[in-house]
Amino acid sequence: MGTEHSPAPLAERLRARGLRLTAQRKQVLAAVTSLEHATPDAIGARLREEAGAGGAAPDASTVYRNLELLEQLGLVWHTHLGKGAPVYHAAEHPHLHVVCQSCGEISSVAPDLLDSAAERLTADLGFTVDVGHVALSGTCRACRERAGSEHS
Amino acid sequence: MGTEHSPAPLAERLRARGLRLTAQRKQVLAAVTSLEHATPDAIGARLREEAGAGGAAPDASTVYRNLELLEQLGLVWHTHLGKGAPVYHAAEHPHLHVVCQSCGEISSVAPDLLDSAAERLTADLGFTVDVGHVALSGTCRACRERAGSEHS
DNA sequence: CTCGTTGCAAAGGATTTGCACAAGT
DNA sequence: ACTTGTGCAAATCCTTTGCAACGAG
Repeated sequence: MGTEHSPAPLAERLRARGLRLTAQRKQVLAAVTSLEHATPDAIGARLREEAGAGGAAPDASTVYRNLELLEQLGLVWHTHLGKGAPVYHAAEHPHLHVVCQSCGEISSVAPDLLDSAAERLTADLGFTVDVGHVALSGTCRACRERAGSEHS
Repeated sequence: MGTEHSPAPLAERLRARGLRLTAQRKQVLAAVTSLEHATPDAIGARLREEAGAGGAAPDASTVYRNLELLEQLGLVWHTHLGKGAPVYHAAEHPHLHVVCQSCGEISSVAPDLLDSAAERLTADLGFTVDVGHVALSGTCRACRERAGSEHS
């Protein structure tokens, strides 16, 4: 891995707004980046692990506040995969999510999957689809086969 | 179109499972059908209105339980449009939802919008998309123009 | 120093669950 | 009668908010 993508856009964007670069903000962004599809809760848990025994992990409220901030800064995105838990992912390269209703398995798919649909919506309704936020529900192959073989 | 779709599939499907046809179940189904994109809360509110003064409306927990049941029976579907509020609609004819992040406006779109995407997912991943549950987020024309004309 | 940030604790809203009583078949 | 369904209240879960102390610039 040679040339890296994002040296420190976080610091820049924060300064541009007169906001401050804190350890917690770096930690939250790092956690979102490493965990692929993380809920705020999962992010908190991860930070707790990293902090280890004596270390102090950011409070849940701080995680929420910073996720919202990072999203405003355009560094992370969130999607609602289903009930109860939005998942966050780094905004680096857009991709959309496919979720299996049965097993909860999440797959990432290239955003061009919806290109034609997006164009049609723009043409018909003037509606711009936000690909990063899209989640498609359905049934994955494994669950489909499982359901087929089960009876009663 | 002469032949009708649903005379009383509710009663049939319930009996087929040895379940009971209650006033509350009819009420909830009726509310979901008449309100287009209703949250459980909105459904409860509607039932309360219909009940009027002395009338007793179903309890919130009953609404939740019956929405889940009706969904299992295949009579209603729900979608997560964003945070905190799944919306239910009658399962009669499938359609997908498009939601504006700015104004919250919900539009219904013909399901064939995603036909090509669905085919591709099936071919690539063996994943079956559930069109009734799909919600696309984005920005509607009105909000897009409004955002464009505003500055600072 | 000054003002944005964090941690803590309490408030809030949305769902779910246990149980005794009421109701459908 | 027998068994499922409902209402009520308590329990959860997820997220937000108020406030005093803390720390970045």
